[in-house]
Amino acid sequence: METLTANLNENQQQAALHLEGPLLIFAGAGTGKTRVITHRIANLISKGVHPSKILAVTFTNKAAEEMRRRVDELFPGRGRAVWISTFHSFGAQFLRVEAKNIGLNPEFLIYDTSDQKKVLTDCVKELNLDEKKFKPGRMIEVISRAKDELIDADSYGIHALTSGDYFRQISATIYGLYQKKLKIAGALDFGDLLMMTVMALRDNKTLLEKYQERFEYVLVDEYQDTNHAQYLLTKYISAKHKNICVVGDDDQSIYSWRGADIRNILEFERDYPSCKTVKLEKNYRSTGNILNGAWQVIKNNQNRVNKKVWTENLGGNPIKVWQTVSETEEAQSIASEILRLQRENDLKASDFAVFYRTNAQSRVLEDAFRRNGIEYAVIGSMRFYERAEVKDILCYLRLIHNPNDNVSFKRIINSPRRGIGKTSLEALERHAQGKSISLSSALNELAGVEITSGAKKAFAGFKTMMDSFIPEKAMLTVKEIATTLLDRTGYIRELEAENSIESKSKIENIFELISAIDEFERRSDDKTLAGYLTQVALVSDLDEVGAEKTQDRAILMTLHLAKGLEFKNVFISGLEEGLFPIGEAAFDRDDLEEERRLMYVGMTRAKENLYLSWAAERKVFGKSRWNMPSRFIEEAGLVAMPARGTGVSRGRAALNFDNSEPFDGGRGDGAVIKHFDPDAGSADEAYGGDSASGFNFAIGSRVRHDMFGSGKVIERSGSGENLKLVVLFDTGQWKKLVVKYANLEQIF
DNA sequence: CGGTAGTCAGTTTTT
DNA sequence: CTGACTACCG
Repeated sequence: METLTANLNENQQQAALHLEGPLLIFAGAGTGKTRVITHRIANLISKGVHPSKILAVTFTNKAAEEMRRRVDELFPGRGRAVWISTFHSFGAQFLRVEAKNIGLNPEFLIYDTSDQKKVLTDCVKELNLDEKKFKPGRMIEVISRAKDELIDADSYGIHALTSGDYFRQISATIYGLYQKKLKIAGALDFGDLLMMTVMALRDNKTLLEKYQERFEYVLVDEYQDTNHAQYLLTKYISAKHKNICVVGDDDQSIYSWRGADIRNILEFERDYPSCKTVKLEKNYRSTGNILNGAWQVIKNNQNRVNKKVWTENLGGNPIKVWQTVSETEEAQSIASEILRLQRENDLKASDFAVFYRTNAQSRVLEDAFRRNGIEYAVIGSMRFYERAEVKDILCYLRLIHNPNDNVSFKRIINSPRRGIGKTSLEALERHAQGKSISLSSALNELAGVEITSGAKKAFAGFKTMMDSFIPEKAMLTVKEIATTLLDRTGYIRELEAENSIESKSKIENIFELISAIDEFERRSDDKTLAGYLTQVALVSDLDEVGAEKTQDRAILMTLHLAKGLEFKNVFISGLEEGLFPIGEAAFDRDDLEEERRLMYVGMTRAKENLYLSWAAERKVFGKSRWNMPSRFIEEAGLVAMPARGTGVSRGRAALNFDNSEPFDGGRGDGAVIKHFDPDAGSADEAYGGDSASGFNFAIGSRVRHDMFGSGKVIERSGSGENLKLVVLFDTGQWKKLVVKYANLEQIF
């Protein structure tokens, strides 16, 4: 096997050659993780392990596909036999196959977040609860986190009862009703896919042994992002052979808000005392300057395993920091720089990526890219499958597959219009609810529903149309079903009649969906309708990166989506306190550390050039907000503030800071801006009105200073004697001033 | 029942 | 500022 691993470095070899027993691989950014994993799998196969005995789980389809492709490259034809999938699709396949053994309808559908929201809104309405207090988004959080911890509705109820907490008790009621509704609809949500799988393995010894027997080798990618359910899933399956290999990087753990538990990786060695630990630290991606900047940032985290990524590729271009007046100018500078680099270096648009903290930031960037004629693709904003017309067609397919799917039923019952309005639908719903049956089933009992005869006729017509698919669906391909339903429903005809720009684009999207179905039928093993619907529910927009659609387009995406990717040139935008690190994250150590890891992830995506930019003024909900540069800039050892009197408010072009040149940090002007000190006071003191001190320099108010002139308060910290203000003077200079000494005068 | 005008809340991050 | 949702009128 020497040949297989010959081109791996020493640590990579150690990892790839360790086959038996628990193995923990700390894989730093850009250290050739996938290479190691695929070589290790290839190595197992070459040692005679049958590919089907290997299970590899990842978080994204993209990662799974990449892994399969590369195993196949090393061992042509064998990659297919290795079970490589995402956690969720493993769960889905497991539950589909084992449904009958665990009392589950094998034809279940998977409800995505928007479906969940609809069900939860119904639950809250039905229970007559305060819709402000029990918002669907919030309830999704509560229920999803519970499922991550394997707490089903019943046990959640028991916990809630003993806790005496009102919110939890009501949540328990909602959780219970939500599960009842999912059951009637024959649907599972993302959380169920994992929870039910783990519970089935936990409670059914025969089943557990079957899977333990089947998978002699288990491999988990991105282990730092596993939640409790995922942790148990891989632990259970590997418990017999103990050949569990986990790969991850605690410095890249950025999904705690989704239930990920960084302790899973930090405590792996305690979990498996006999494990071997390998650290991959040699980076093959980025320049020394980029890595150094990233290191300067991440080393500020306390809660991390000691390790340091390094490279032989010393030097390289310095990291550039840009201060801009506004988010518009920030976006324009990024676009201009891309054009400049393209002119000078023969680069493709796809050599560039712009990251941001929140999706809302993409808009200004898109405008700038359009203005400058740069082809771009926004990843993850509005997913293709979430578009109204696409979702409509999918809901028809879902309803054909599973008539009890109430969410789909309600979505399409009047789309295209059939003259069925709110009143009629509500009457049908009341009937269905009273008998605990689905809406489709209620259509069989229309006699008992109090609606107009016109509505009855419309419902009956809908039922006839949907029933016509029952005998056909087994004989038709998914694509045939889809085109047939387009015809029978008149969906396209209605759009054609509308003949607007929007309706035309909707038609295009529907045709794109049809070709996606076509593609599915050509590529997938499971070509059934159920297979298609499962696949659609579990794909993400991220899977498109690198696909044809994004060929030669600059990529715009959130920092979270950037993990695992690499680009020649990376821009991280919106590096402002309050935006990144976001909101209140600065006041909680764990939250701040996660933001810092996000910064680290973003920075380490860059191969050659890294740009950090921030805007002094940014519009939020149409209102201006003045921000300070993110602390991460300073932490990276870069110049946070240019302060040569050239002001942010003068409307000058962006100031470029290429940190290769020594720079005095602006200290000569005395305008050193320190980031807001979280220890100086609570958030309330920092932002709120200041009644106790007797001063009233609210954020946004105007003040005059003897020397600097007039300006605007943009930041507060401390209180009483220690009240400090950051003032943006009309000259463009920034000052942090202690109110006690500064002798400020308030002006109106 | 369906369209439109007006109100209102929302920005973390998503498999 | 936008989009999503609600309340009225045709």
